Amino acid sequence: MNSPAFRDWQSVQDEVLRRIRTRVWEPGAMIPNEADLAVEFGCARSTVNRALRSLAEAGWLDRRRKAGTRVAAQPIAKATLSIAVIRHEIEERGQKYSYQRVARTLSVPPLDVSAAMRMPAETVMLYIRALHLADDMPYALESRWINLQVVPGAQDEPFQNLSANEWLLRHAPYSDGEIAFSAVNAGEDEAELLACSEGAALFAVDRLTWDSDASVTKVRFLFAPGHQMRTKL
Amino acid sequence: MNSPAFRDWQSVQDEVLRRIRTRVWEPGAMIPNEADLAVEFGCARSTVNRALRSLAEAGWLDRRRKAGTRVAAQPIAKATLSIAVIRHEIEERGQKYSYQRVARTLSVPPLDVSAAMRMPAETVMLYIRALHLADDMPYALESRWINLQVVPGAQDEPFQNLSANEWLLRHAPYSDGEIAFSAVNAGEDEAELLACSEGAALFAVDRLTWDSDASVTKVRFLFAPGHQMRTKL
DNA sequence: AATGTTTTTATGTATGCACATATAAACCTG
DNA sequence: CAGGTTTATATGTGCATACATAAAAACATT
Repeated sequence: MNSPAFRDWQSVQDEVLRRIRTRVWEPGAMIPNEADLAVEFGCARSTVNRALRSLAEAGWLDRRRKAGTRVAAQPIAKATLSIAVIRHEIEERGQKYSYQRVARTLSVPPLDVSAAMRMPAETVMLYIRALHLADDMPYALESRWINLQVVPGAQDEPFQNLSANEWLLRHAPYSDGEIAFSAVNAGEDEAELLACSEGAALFAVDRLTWDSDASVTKVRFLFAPGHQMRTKL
Repeated sequence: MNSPAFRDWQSVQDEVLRRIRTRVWEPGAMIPNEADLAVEFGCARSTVNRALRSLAEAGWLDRRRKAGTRVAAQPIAKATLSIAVIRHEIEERGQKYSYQRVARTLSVPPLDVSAAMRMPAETVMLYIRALHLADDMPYALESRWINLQVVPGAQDEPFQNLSANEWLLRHAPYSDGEIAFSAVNAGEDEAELLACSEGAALFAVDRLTWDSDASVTKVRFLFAPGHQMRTKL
């Protein structure tokens, strides 16, 4: 039946994936246990384990102790987007990157911002607005609130030539966070900065980052019309 | 120094992550090799390997044979979006799901569609347009082209009560594909179907799926205004 | 100094074994 | 038969060992 012999976990993975795709093993169906597969493939159980674990992480399989392994009823529910630093994103496409600070103020953020960052309403924060350009065309508009209680050093930074994005990467503690994607209509000033018409549909990325309990920064990137985020499935 | 002793790979991972976050190991810096860490943590090298490999997959570390392991200079934030079947997405939020077919025709798709699907321009395909509703409010508009040469069975399906989305999951071969996210302004008919104003910014998800060389289906989901896709970072 | 060759080394992975753990299924027990 | 307890089992993980492999570093050669 299986002459080729599967010596490494990747070839096992390929074979299992082939069986799933061709429906030798149907959606929702159980597949043989690791020990049996190891015998069939002529390799160690740990090799099969590696292959199946990897497929489970990718969403092709559902695994539970004792219950066994089954083909996911609903395949690939996972799209992994890599959110790069905008400068890299642009440079990788062979375009010239440039940066332009639009505003820098110390002020009290709107209520929804301070609430999202879980800070008292009257807290003064640093607000930075800047434009990222690709080949001198507006690419993305960054609007950011920085919590000076967490990153006091930011107060001394002009962010004139270096984006807050990159400065924070280097100086703020690494942290977890949330990210949200949505679509919004361009407001008057946004339209002007991004050189598009008012009301144009813009792709928006909102990021909120935390250092343990304290919110570090809240940022919104508005991308110029037509922007796409793509990924292999 | 390290009394706790790290016995399992998750605790090793936690400790390494802690050192990255607190900048004991700075962005871009090399970290000790697996063997040394194994000694320090009092565990086997394979355990350290498991932890570091996992962190590398998550984007925190860059690893290269012989060169060693370094902290990612720029942690590529990998946002893993789970693209669920829309019905599940709605039901999970405790809302009532309903489905409404808007159109079903056999016709020749626009040139950009047949081109993207790599099919001859004159190929007749099945076009389905349908509305997904949450608590009877428009939630998403699905517009889909189905390649009947790959899934001939679709021709006999009315898609009156069962969405093409779910039918294809059950009947089309599993496959790879691409997914793209963008923002578009609502057109006249789209606005009417989604009960929003014309020109409103809509979140768009375009998916193109393949079975080896043949394109199975191309679909665009337009979500009602305000829709967000969120994920932990 | 430019080029090609060898060595060294850190990660990558396969294996056999042991034990941990979740949990489905079988077995009570009232 | 409902409810609780035990058992069996598939996955999950750790470890020691061995070897594979990529690529940096050292070395040799022209």
